[in-house]
Amino acid sequence: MREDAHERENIVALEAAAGGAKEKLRLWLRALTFTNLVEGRVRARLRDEYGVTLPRFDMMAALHDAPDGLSMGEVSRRLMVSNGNVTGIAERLEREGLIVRRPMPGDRRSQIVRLTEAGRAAFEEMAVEHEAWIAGMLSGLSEGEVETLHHLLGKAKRSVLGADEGEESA
Amino acid sequence: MREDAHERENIVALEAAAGGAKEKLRLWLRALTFTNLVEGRVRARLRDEYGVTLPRFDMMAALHDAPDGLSMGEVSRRLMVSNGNVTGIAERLEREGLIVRRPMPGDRRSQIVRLTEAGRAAFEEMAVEHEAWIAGMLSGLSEGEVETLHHLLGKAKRSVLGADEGEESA
DNA sequence: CAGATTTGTTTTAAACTTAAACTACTTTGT
DNA sequence: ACAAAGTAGTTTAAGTTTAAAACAAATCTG
Repeated sequence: MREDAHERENIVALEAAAGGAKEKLRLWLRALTFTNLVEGRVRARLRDEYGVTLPRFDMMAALHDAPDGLSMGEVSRRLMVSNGNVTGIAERLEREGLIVRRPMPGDRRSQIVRLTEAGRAAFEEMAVEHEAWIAGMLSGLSEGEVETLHHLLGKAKRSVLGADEGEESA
Repeated sequence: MREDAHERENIVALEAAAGGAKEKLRLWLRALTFTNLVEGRVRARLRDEYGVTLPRFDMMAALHDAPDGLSMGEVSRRLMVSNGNVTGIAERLEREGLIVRRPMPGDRRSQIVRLTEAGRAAFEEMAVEHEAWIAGMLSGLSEGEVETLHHLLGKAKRSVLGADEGEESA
């Protein structure tokens, strides 16, 4: 009977965990479709109008937010991509004169990456356009809908991050 | 004065178009963060537990929905990736015995891609887990929140698709 | 202070991705 | 029938991406 109780608990737990699983899966697939759609359009316009790839734009955006520069690792964390990836993108951006890498004083393992003046100017020009593209694509949403989506996606993000912790002990 | 009227119209149009542009940009960045987060976790688990990459899983999912098989082009459209990309993924899946490609009767340019029995079994096993991962990650959302997000993302997607058309005449 | 561990970055190998060029086939318009 | 245009798929070149391994420098520990 101890066994039975356990089994019943497990079934209940499974069903609770599965609550709306199908709907959550559909939500996920739709979110993926949406971001792929927007990302594809942004990528195409960056290429066509500025001859820039999206990863380079993203890295420049991260650096623009940090006028004093960032370490390679910090760029990697902000863009949520691997370290090695950042190395490659930084090399190409440096080759094009848009960023510079210089040794970090006090830690010879580390490098500080910064936008050059040319990089800053190029980014700021693109950023204005980029914001307009996004606003144009989302023009079918009211300000309230934008706010609701922003809020719920924040909650969803926290749910994903929180789900990891519950995992550890499992 | 004709000039003045035009200029005023343009300013109004610009401001209207820019309505909430910053908020829309923030929304977009948050959506991107969210999907990258989930995608990274799904990718890692598919790799660790099944030794499968996400693109391969996605292609198998598309084929599982179509028991009679799909043309390469139809797979490309459903996954929203390029033709050449599908060629590469299909080659690797075929090498692993998970799919087969056979000539389309009646059109010798075309090929029909189908899951093998092994591919179907492998996918179905993964699909159950996959759904549970997603549901687990989104367990912090109520059913109502899931419904609202699903609805608003649908609207956002239609907004992006619709924005193209308004563009044509510009 | 020497050895072990950790941290920051690069390198490597394999896969994925796209756009563009190309091949082969089919459809269309004369 | 036949040339032109279109469609299906592959190939190619360049770049992006990841995970894993290699490395170097800094930090910790006994």
